[in-house]
Amino acid sequence: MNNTSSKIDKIFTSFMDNHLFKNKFVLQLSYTPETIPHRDEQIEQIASILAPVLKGERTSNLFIYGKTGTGKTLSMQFIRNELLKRGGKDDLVIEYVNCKLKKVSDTEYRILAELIKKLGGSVPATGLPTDQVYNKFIELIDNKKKLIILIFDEIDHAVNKLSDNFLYNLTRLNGELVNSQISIVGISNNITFLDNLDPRVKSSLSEEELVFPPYNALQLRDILTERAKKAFNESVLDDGVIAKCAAFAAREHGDARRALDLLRIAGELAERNNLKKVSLGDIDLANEKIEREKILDIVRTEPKQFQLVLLAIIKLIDEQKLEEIFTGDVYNAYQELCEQTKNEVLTQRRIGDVLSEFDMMGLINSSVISKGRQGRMRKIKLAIPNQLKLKVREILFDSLSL
DNA sequence: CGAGATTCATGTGAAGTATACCTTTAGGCTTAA
DNA sequence: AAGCCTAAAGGTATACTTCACATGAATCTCGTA
Repeated sequence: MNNTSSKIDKIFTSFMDNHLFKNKFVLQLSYTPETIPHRDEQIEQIASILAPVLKGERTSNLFIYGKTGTGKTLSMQFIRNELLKRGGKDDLVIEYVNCKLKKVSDTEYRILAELIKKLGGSVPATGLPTDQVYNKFIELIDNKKKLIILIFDEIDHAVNKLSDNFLYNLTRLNGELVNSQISIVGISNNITFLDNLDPRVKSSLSEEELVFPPYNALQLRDILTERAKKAFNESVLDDGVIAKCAAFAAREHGDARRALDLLRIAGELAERNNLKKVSLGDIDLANEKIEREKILDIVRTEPKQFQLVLLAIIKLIDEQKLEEIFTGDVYNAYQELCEQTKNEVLTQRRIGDVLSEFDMMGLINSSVISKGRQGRMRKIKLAIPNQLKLKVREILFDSLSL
């Protein structure tokens, strides 16, 4: 008893003694730094586009693109704070909605409801016809002179789900407002998003457009250096640690979020192992860990049929000790597996699609080859590293209750 | 021997179907005036 | 009467099926040298 508690004591004290992190929060997503390196140009542009609100004029609608982790959201939040600071009074309203958060705001109704709530009104969670919600919304914002900027983050998600009617209504709203005026800022990481939009919406939504390019390794390094200064204690990072994080993330389309995750997880790993410093090796470990979690997560959340197909592939490759297998083999193995587990068997057509989705997700590598008289098929290789295969199998067995 | 036709096993696209999940609507019930 | 709830009705996205046609190189066919 005493022994255990002293052990635990040891763990805790050594944990407390180990001061790798000064403030881990700085590396978290929700942290908003005071400065945003290498986004000066974009921020200036946004600022000059939105500046008219300070003089009480309506601004152009703005549309922002850029891949994940290029600082779109961050810059926009930054500008929002600055504008609110200067604009002061309640005649300037800037609301931010993330359209991707499921269950909160991914339908027209919910987005409106959320906006109304933020503006101080209230609507029942369900039941009202949409046009009434519109009316309520209009009433709420139009009761006195206001300038309103609505920021829709991850707007592409919403539009896929609820037709572009919503945007059309919003862009047209200005005509119905007597006192107030609305500007819309859309943020999307899908560059092709605008193309399959109603042309009317397209033109009015993208009065101004702005692209956030991916960070390159050097810029990522600056960002990391800055954050690391606040997040870690002095000289706990080995030389080159930051550069390596940056390089890894730059390879993944310059995703700053990824870079920060890498650094944080490397730090956590080092801390857990009671190391005094974060070394280059820890970055590799962190990278593996992220990669691993990603794969396991995909596997875990995949629907049953997908899991069956994946298991069929893994079994085939293991049992036959082959590197590559072909569509037909997979389908047969899959069929057997279905019978064994009493699941219904999908058509070959569908399995073909499942396989190409696996390819997209990076679970397998496949290419279509023709073997002449032996027909045409996908040549399939498993892209899951060997050490992970067991774990993946475990998850599959578990979730298919085998 | 070689050009062109054939063939295989599946890729790929379009269109249709079943299903689950939403939103809308209408009717009925409750509540407060 | 107004407000609220609920069940049915109507809509829509998703997951799948069916049908139809496309592919591309090994193989076959057959005319020709």
